[in-house]
Amino acid sequence: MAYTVGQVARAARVTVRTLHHYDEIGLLSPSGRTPAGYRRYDDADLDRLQLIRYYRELGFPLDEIAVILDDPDADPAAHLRRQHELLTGRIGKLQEMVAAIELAMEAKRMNIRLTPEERFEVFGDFDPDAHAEEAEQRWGGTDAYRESNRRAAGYSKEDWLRNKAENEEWGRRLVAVMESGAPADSPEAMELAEEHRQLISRWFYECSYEIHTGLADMYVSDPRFTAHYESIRPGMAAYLSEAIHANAINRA
Amino acid sequence: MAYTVGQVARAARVTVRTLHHYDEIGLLSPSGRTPAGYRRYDDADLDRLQLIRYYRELGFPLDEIAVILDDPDADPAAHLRRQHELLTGRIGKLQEMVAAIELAMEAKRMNIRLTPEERFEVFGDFDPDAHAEEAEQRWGGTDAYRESNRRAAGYSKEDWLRNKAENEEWGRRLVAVMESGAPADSPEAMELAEEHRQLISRWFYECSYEIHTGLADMYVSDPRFTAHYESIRPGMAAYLSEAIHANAINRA
DNA sequence: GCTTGACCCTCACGCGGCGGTAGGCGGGAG
DNA sequence: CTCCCGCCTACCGCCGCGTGAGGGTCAAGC
Repeated sequence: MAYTVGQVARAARVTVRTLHHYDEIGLLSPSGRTPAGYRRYDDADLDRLQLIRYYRELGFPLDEIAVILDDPDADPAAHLRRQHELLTGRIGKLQEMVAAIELAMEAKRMNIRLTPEERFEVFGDFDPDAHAEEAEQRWGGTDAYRESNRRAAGYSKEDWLRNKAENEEWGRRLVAVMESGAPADSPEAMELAEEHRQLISRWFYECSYEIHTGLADMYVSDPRFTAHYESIRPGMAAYLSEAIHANAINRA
Repeated sequence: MAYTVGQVARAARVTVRTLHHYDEIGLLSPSGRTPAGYRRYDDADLDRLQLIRYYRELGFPLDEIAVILDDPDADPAAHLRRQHELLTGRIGKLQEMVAAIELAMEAKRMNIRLTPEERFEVFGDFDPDAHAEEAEQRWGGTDAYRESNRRAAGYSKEDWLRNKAENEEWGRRLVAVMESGAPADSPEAMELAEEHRQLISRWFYECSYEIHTGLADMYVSDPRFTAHYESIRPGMAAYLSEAIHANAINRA
């Protein structure tokens, strides 16, 4: 099977110019030409183009792709395996970024201040000892900061106060349920978990059950959030986390 | 809190040059300068940089980011929500690409030929009627193609014949189990599902239980693969699929 | 056979997003 | 006072194409 540039371009969702460019730099030269000088691509060329496209999508520069593809020790199956690994790796990174965004949203919601390093942690590993130095400043729940946060979230002062009041009311009720001795998967506890979810949804961002359970895990795994709930009442972080999980399972 | 370019650059994992560039084009100008002309970034600048970094990671050009960030109707919480959506969208796309790679690997393994369009389907929606025209050619299981496929996979002729023999032997055994009347979640069927998985792992690529169940779904949902198994024995696609699922649950 | 329109060719310039470096000033530790 | 690191501005360069300009080709329809 032979194809023209245009056909290949349409199939592979690239422009003709891109194919010309790949030909110019020798990355993908068509296997032949017609008498008139038209490029003729065959199935093997398409194989190669498919691999090129995937490596490009994964961010490889063209010259590196050329090296990778022309490595005689790598059969095509190896490339597919490799791309599979790279893709799953990228998915993992994006999921970390999602988690980081959710953390940032929750931090805003709870008035927890993050250090500069913490905010960019997701973009790469970094020097661990740069962390501790301004640790005491991290909890800077000063009024000024709360105030700037309020404005940043786009709320009026009254809105913000109402939100705060609703939150505290909810907190008191959760403490009451805890002290009544009801287990975390009791209907009462689950109901308050559900209210917690709706509070977030109403004031900040649409909080699906999936996101909600993600937050629940964060409350017990991340000391910044654990401390927030523990300061309301000891054991609250774990209790709430369990209640949220129970609620999510129950409603799904 | 005020920071120098270097501090900001290290925290955000960008180069100083990048910050200079953002300043030059007015995307992120530090809130002040020292008497000596040193750039001084504050927390609000970091907020903005964090958003910039995320939008960049998502592929937005700098001028668009400027527009998005300077939109007065969007509070920071809205940006976080938006980025959350964009990220989950990207994860979805990458997962489709992973599925496409797995499909390509299975197609190779089974000597199923894909049309040019099918190979690039994952890169975007496209004209659906371009599909049917060379449908009959798709199943071109000619010896020449099998041969090229064998070489492409990097196997010697003997290896390839052994692989083929093992496959056929496995197929006969699965037919026997089916005809014995054993259900798809019987130990015998699950054992053959497990062998199927190990066959793939030994000859082609490390096939986890997760990938394996993905393949199982493909066998019943994708007509190209369904036809392959149905041609061995009617009902085999669904039977194998169920056995694979049962096996995965059982071993997990 | 001739026209028409879609498609192909080869230059060649331009642009976005920085990387890199040159040449020089500032600042704090010893 | 000096040393060295970090900051400044200015400018050139690279990659991966986009976007013409200017011109040949091919298949269909008249």
